[in-house]
Amino acid sequence: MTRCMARYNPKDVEPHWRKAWEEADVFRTSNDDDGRPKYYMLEMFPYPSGRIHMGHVRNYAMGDVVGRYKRAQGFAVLHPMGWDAFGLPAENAAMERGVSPRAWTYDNIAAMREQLKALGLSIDWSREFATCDPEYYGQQQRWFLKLLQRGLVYRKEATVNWDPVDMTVLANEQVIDGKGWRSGATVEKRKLTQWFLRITDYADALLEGLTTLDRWPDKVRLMQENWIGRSRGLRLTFHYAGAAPEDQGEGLEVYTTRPDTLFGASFLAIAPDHPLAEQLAAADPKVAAFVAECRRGGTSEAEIEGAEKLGLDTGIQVVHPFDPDWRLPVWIGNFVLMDYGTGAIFGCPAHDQRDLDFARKYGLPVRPVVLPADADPASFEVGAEAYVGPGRIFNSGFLDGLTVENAKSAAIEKIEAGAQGQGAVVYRLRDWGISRQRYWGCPIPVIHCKSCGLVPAPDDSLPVVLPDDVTFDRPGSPLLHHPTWRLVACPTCGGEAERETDTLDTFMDSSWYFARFADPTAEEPINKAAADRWLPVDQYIGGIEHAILHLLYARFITRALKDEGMLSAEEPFAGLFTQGMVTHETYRRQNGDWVEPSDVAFETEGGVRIARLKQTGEALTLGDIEKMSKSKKNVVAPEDIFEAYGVDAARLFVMSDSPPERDVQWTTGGVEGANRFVHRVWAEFDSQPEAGGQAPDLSLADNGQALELRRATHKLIGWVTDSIENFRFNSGVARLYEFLNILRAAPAAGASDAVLAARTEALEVLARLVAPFTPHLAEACWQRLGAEGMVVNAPWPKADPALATDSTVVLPVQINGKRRGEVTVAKGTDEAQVRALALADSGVSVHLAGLTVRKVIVVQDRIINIVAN
RNA sequence: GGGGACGUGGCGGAAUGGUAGACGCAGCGGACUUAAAAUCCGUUGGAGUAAUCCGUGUGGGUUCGAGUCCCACCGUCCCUACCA
Repeated sequence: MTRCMARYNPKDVEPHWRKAWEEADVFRTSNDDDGRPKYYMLEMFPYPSGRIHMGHVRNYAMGDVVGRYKRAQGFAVLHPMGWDAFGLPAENAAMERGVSPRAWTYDNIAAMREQLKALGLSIDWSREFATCDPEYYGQQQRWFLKLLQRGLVYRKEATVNWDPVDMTVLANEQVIDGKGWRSGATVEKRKLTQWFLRITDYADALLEGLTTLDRWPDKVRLMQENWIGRSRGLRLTFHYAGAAPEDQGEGLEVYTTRPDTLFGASFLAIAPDHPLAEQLAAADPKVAAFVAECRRGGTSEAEIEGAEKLGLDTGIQVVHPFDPDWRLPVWIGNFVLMDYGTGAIFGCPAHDQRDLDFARKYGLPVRPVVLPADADPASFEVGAEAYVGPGRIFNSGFLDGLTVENAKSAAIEKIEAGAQGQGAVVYRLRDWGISRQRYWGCPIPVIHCKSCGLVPAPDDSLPVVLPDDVTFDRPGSPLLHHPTWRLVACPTCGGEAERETDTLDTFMDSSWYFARFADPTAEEPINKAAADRWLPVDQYIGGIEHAILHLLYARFITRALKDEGMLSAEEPFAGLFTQGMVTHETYRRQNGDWVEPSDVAFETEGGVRIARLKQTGEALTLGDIEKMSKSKKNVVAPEDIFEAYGVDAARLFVMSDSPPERDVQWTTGGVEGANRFVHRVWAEFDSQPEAGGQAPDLSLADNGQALELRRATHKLIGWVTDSIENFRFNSGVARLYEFLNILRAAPAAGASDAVLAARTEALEVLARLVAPFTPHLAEACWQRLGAEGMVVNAPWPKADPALATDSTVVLPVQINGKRRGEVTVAKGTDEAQVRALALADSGVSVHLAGLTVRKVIVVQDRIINIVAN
């Protein structure tokens, strides 16, 4: 009997199944080994800004597809969720609206938790935590002190990037184009005592580790490699000619990767903040003025103003290492960086563009020493462009005639023999500055005592908890302003002492959360047995914007904690996928104001789409397709979409329209298409006569339409499986759509028993294949079939190879590469037969009239190409 | 300046070196409706009545065969940047 068709209503169905999953507690994951292989599925945890956006929907939908699929494949899946909850926005809210950062953050978490739960994600919510929970950051303080003990943490006075608006120090990575990554304010240089982590100790390990990450995008590995920036070269000292400046040693140490060009040297340059420059500045107002000018430009303006090179001749001269009579001037150059290499360089203008620009500006000699293969040594000159290519060394004494590579080795050997320097490896990577002069972060658990110095907070005093009674009425850290918080007795001598008021960079919080998820209530930071069961994360998903910062820091901390014996994994993330953004078309009024999508009405005139303002009918300009942002007013709120179409349609659309690594453009038409699919799928299940859980008699369905449907069903299994395995969700969804069309062409109404049997099988497979994408719909369909239990617990379907492969193939027949006909043959038909059939084909013979067949290429089960003229 | 990715219908995009344009959107025609929406059916790269021809940024090359591989160029986007 057929039930009456009822339109699928996600508003009833979706909450019902979410409740059913929750009541059955299906997503709770045990740490006990139950014999199933483990799979750790993790998406980058969200910052609790207050509400989820479409980017979250896409990110978590992807993870959920993989998680549910792996579950069905028989894996024990760990799929947790938490909150990256420290950070500036909470303090900004406190300043702007007078709310407490804590209350603001936890309110946001509560709101976003509800929204994420509405997505129907297969999350084990019992493991949830926020990084601002004292239970979490107290454990972070615990391992921080272990790293301090190991010497991985240190303090130093450093020139730091100071954000004058946010009143905080920024890491190099947080300075973008000389601006603070959050405030956008021009960053200044300041000297402060800061806390650092010795990430550079791990530079080589982090570099080598990249080669083991074969399930990471090449792009991300390359970005990290460049960021670490290992280079091999030579450190050498140029001795001062005449009296050495006081306290500056025998000479100036420089670093170079081009020791082969030493004979092309025409000057040395030191950074404006080089000790020698500072000493000279103290004695000479002219130098002081120049140094001040360089500093004013800072790291920021240099680029904007086209990197104008500035220099000042100090009057000091040094001796060339290969020629005691050769003197080189020492300049101060604004383009020399104190924190790379030694803060001093030798300039070889002929073979370095930057040195050439400098030499041309200040009239310094340009002396070529590398000769391109086809150049004449007598006439070769360097004009406006430095020659940086390969060649033979000339004008260079003992290096003459050598290749660039051989000359490098020879020069290093000679310098080392003369004890003037040695070969060296230098990294671009700097140590990680981790202290922030902020309130809403993890307090650094250290006490400053006048007599004992730095004293770690005793273990039984952890966590060092942030005080709640703070004020934000002045710039700077509220912890510093707090009347009592920082006043403590020294744990060692009992005298008066003060707490450290700096807090940790929030990237510290996100550098180990994946390990804490293994056992979020453990008494120690990481339950080693649990972490060893789950780590590494098998599949990590997040935005490409974290390619360097977060992913490098997490790799570093994982190694540091491993060396501390706290876990066994060397790398935290075995597989990484970086998904694209969600974009939307933009709309502008004639006066340039942006208009929200919900205020736009569309019509078509002569096939051209026209946008109008709903209220007034004013014609709007269609703008670019851009990342959803409030400023462009092109944001679509997930909750509005859930309300209009249901969660499944929204999930399905973000998975369907573009490859997951690329941006997806949100369109109303697109989500409506996904919505149509949802309803059509339900209609197919709803129109199928109830089988009462009886297995279909598939022996009936061995020919005709029924067999075709069965073949399509079994092929579909393979396609959808591959699409999920290979992160090609859009193709998988397209196959599901295609299959629905086939199913609709064999409707239940008036169907034979054979077709009905094939349909029952098809529906039973379909419910399981759509389950990762549209889990609520899948449960409703599963129940409608009368199948046992919930589809969330059903195993992934297996394809019958006999049905998934065709017994016959249609072979196109080409003549000179153009398709002229086709022949249908049994799979595996041999070449001679295929050839005969092809040549006999009427469509083919017409085109062969008047031509001589020169060659017939037969690719078995694929194609025939006849070469004729 | 350095590094990377990409370029296919009106749009998003499919295509192990083997029938280019799957699937979806938009469009067009029709059914249902008093009407609209929704739904359903059909159609849809371009030119041509048709046979057929032309088509994957441009120009070469390899191959029986190229969207796919190689070389050069044009264009777009992203990352990074005075790194010695």
